[in-house]
Amino acid sequence: MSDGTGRGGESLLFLTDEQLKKGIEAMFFAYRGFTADPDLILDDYGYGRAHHRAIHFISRSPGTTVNNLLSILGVTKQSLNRVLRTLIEDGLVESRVGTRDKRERHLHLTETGQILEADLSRVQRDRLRMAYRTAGPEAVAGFRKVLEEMMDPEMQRHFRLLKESGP
Amino acid sequence: MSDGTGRGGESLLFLTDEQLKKGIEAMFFAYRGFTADPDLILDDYGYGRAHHRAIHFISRSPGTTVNNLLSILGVTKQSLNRVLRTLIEDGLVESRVGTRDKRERHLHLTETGQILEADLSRVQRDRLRMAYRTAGPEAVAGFRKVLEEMMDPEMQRHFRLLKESGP
DNA sequence: CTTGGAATGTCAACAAGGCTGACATAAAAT
DNA sequence: ATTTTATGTCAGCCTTGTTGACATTCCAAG
Repeated sequence: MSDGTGRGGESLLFLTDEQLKKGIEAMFFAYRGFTADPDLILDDYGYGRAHHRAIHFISRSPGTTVNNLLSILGVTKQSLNRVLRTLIEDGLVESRVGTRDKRERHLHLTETGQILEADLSRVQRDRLRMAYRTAGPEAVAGFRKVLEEMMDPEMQRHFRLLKESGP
Repeated sequence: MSDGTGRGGESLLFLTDEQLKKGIEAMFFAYRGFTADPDLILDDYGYGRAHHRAIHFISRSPGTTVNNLLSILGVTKQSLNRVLRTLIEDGLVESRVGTRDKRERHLHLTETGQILEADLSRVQRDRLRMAYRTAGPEAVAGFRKVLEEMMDPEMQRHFRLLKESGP
């Protein structure tokens, strides 16, 4: 609908290397802004982005297993384990041995964990909402579309499985 | 112009927390895809993303000073220095003492450095071009607009100073 | 039933690349 | 002449990635 074989496709052929480089730089600078606000909060707790990512995806999929989290985060289980251990020790995450399969650990945020998650999420959503509001709704749709196309296929799969609006 | 008090602003008020979270996750997954291809090349050289960033911005602003690079990259001079030292030792970057101000070092890519830069840039531009093409030109405009709004103001300033199309 | 392999998670050790702090040098600015 | 600025270096720390070794659990084949 927005991109037939007409004007759209053709004008894209005129993308210069420098325009693409500006896109690359936009991603770089924007990602810094994107993480800046949560980083401030995390510092207070002695945590880093790895903790934030774990907390975020546990919050989004309560009861998820370590293995599932691994495939989403794309790190080694040893890396994830270190982060999870501190979160569990600090009482932010609870690890329940699976009932059906006792090898699995199902991860949940504790109440304390939910509070931190809410704080982190709020500042990050605020930044995004502000950017969305200034850019306008059509820009938002384009933003999402390009980002989705930039993902590796396996990440696209994970991404699409996350819920957008209540079930 | 695109976002008065009309339709645009109002529809944005309906953004749910979950829609915003999907935006957050899109940034996370997309950034992984964004860096994946250069990371493969960098591995062959024993380099990391820090090297890539230095190479990229030296290439974009030949003759830039260490201090200018620091403010763009947002790291400490010790961190940057470690990376620059290896790049200079390996003959990818040349550091020329300033003529007007001899305290400054002006950084340039050597021919070897330009070859690596070209390789890194090509795969990253290819990924972006593919995403742009699939998403369509209007999506691209929105993508760029939202990213720009997501940056911290100082980064916006740096971003806008980078050339988009020949001078 | 037992044994062996696969899946899952933990512990240990190492490397990259952030960080701070202290300090040296040289040039520029006052 | 003194201070400030730009840069570089050394030492040491932390986070977060990595690999290797190992324990536990499940399941399936003999």
